[in-house]
Formats: sequence, C-alpha cells, structure tokens
Amino acid sequence: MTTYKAIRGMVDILPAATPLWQSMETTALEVLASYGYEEIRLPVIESTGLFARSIGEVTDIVEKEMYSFNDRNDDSMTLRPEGTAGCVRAVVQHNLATTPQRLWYMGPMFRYERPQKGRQRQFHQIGVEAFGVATPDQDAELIALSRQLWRRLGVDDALTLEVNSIGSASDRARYREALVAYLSDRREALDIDSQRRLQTNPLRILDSKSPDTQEILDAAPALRDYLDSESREEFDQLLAYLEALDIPYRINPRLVRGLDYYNKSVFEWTTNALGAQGTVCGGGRYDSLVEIFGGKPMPAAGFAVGLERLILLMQALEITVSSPADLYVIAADEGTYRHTLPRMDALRRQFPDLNIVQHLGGGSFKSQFKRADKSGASWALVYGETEVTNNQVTLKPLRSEAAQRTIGDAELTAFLADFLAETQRA
RNA sequence: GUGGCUGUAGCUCACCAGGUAGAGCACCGGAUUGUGACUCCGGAGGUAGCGGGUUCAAGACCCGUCAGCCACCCCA
Repeated sequence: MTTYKAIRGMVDILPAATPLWQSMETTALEVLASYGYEEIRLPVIESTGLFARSIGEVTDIVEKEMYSFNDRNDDSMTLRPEGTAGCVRAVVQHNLATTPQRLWYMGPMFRYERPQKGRQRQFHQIGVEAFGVATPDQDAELIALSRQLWRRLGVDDALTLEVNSIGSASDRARYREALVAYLSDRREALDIDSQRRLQTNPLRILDSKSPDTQEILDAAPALRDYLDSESREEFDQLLAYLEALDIPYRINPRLVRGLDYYNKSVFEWTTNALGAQGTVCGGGRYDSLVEIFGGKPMPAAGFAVGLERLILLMQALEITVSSPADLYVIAADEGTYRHTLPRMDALRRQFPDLNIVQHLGGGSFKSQFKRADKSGASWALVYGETEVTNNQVTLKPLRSEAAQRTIGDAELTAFLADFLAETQRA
C-alpha cells in the first residue's frame, strides 16, 4: 500500500492550531472593517505574464520561484506568488478605481522555495491595497492599520517598523548608475551573489548580509541623495504622521523591496523572535502599476502580512486561545439517547452560540464522563432512566466545585440563558 | 539552488563493538450497583522515512532518495 504525505513545503494546519488562526483572522477582519476596507476575492491562478510584468523579470520570484504550468490550451498559467498583481488586474478589469478604493484579501500564495521555518511553498497572506490617493496620509493609514492589528493580537511589542523611500523610477535609474559605477571598481571585494546582482538587480546589493559587502556600501553613494524633492517631502511627511500616531520607526536606508513595482515610501515590520525569516509584513507605494496594466494612471499603496509568520510569532509569545465545548451530553442507552435528540435540536436553535457536543457511540457512564472531561466542556448534561421518566436532566459541573443538580426540562432554558450571560456571550 | 544537522510507537525521546526494539505522556479497559480529573492494575500500538549495499547478522555502518530543521539566498 502506498502512503502519501503532503508534498514538500505544503503544510496542514491542524485542529490544535485552527482556533488561533480563526481568532487571528476574525481580529484582522474587524480591524480592516474598522478602517473602511472592503474584501475582494481573487483567483489563485493568473496568466504567467501578469506576474512577470508587475513583479519584474529579473526578480527571484519570477526567475525561479513561480509555480508555472501550461494548461490544456497550452497557455502559461501561474499559481499566484503574491496578491498585488491579481488585485490590480481586477481593479483595472472591473473599472473599480474610478473613485478611491480600500481593498483587502486573504488566501494562499505559492513560491517554489526551499522550505524552512517561516517559509513554505504554500503560505497565506492578508493583502491590503489602497487605490487613488497619492499623498502620504494613505501610507500612514496603512501603517496605522497594521499597527492596530499588532496591538489587537498582542504582538506589537515584538515588532519593529522599518521605513525608507526608494523614490521614483527615474531616481532609482540615476542612483543605479552611480551605485554600479562605485561598486564596479570594487567588484572583486563583493560577495558572489552581489557580483551577480551588479548586472541583474544592483539595488538589492544594498541589503546583502555579507559584512564585507556592507562595509564597502558604507562609503557608497546614498539612495537618499538621489531622491527628487517630491519623494523626500512625502517621506518626511509620512514620518511626521508616524510621530503623530506615536508609532516608533527606524529609517533603514538600505531597505529596498524585492518587487520592482514599488516606489517612494516602503516599509517592513520585522521581529527577531522568528530566526532568519523575520519579516512579518511588508509593503509600500506602487504608483505606476495600474497604468502598466492598462488602467488610467492611478496612485496606489499596500502591504501584505505573512500569516504563518504572524501565527509563529503569536505562538512564540505564548498567546493561546481555545474554544472548548460548553455542554457534553451523556445518555444512558439507546432509548435515552433518542429522548435527547429533539431536546438538543431545540436548544441549538434557541442558543446558536452554545457549543453542544453530543456523546456518540454509547459506552458506560464512566467512559462517557471521561470523554466529557477531555472535551473541555463546562457542564455535562446527563440523561439516565430517572431523568427521562421525570422529564428532567442532571447537570454536572466539570470545571468547578459547584454541586451536581437535577432540574426539570423547563428550567434548563433559564439555566443556559444564565450560563451564556455569565460567559458574556448571550 | 548551496552548505550543515536530523528522521525509532499519536507526541517527546532512549537503547545500541552491528545480534531482528523500550520509557514517559497520550490512547483503550478494569478497581461491584448511573459519574470525569488523582491513584493502582492491565492492554493495545512500531515494515525503526523509503530504496539499495557491506555483513552469518543493520534501526544502528556505507550509498542513494524523500522529508524536516538551521544557515545562505529570498521574501510574507
């Protein structure tokens, strides 16, 4: 017999972890709604060309990390490696950007990379994209929104905001020339990867981790000196907004994002609690992407949150949530079980927020109580012969020292209403 | 894609000049009449990731392969 395992880099999220995921997701939904962002749901597969054009032909993502294949019509398709390209495509296709739009989406992304902690081949992101506002109040709102999310999740103390401005495309072109000129003279002192990038993507040399390369970069031309006045002013304005919001930040002049479409202000939220993959959230402005995809020129900015990394961070901070059952229903035998059926059915309709777990498969009271205990339920509802003949039910507390009691069916409703009120849910 | 470490019961791990596997936790059952958690007793559960080689004999050694982890790389 053949046994199957999930394929490399594809990860099952098991019941032990889903309560934390769900809690994180609902919190995110609330925060996004509180800022007036609306959900958009997008396909997981797009034309390969869409990503090549937006992300950039010479980026690592496009060069070697895409899950691409030809469909039955021999068209090249790609499992989305990120969400912005598809979102912009949808905005253009449906003409959504006639007025400013605040959008978000959540779902799986795919990159063919070597897996390690915090890096999978299928992973999940929440993407937030805002269209139509060119001024840095938009960048500030996006950062404020993300900080609000960290606060609500209890991870804000573990995250640091890094910001930078990478200017316009023409600023970067001029800077690239200067940087290449400077580094070419010192070519042999650079690490191998940086030597290669000298031809392909020189700006990425800036965030090389090689100490030798970084030392050479200390005396290199600075990107900031090549920014036009607009980029500079808008960056300074963003910093002023961050100060007004009381969001601590670190200007990282070597922060350059890996995707070609970014311009002007960019940012990352990072942590050192996760090892090498410390970026939990990254984003910035991408003012020319809408036009590239055939829309009317339209400024835009956004960011993406890596959900696995966020979960890992929450786990590292020992943030736990659980949703145990409220009631566990025990019946003495087949006849009493049948007696409970219409009653539990009615209770579920009457109290939709109540988690009622019915014991299945029979067994002794002893074994049923063991299960009841393991379910985490607060109360066991016990139906034996006596209860059934008297139209009663026995309530046994499983989490407290309160006394067990037997009450009439009619009183159960009042009891459960009180229970929900106590647990602040009714 | 590169380098290093690891891979034994559901989980965490052990044994071992190489002589066909064990613990704790978890699981199931029991300790007289309809009651969990603690305790005691018993039980079930493993093609030792997979394939090949060396050997009388391999979970242990060698090779390959797959997977995980760590770092590089890259990003979320």
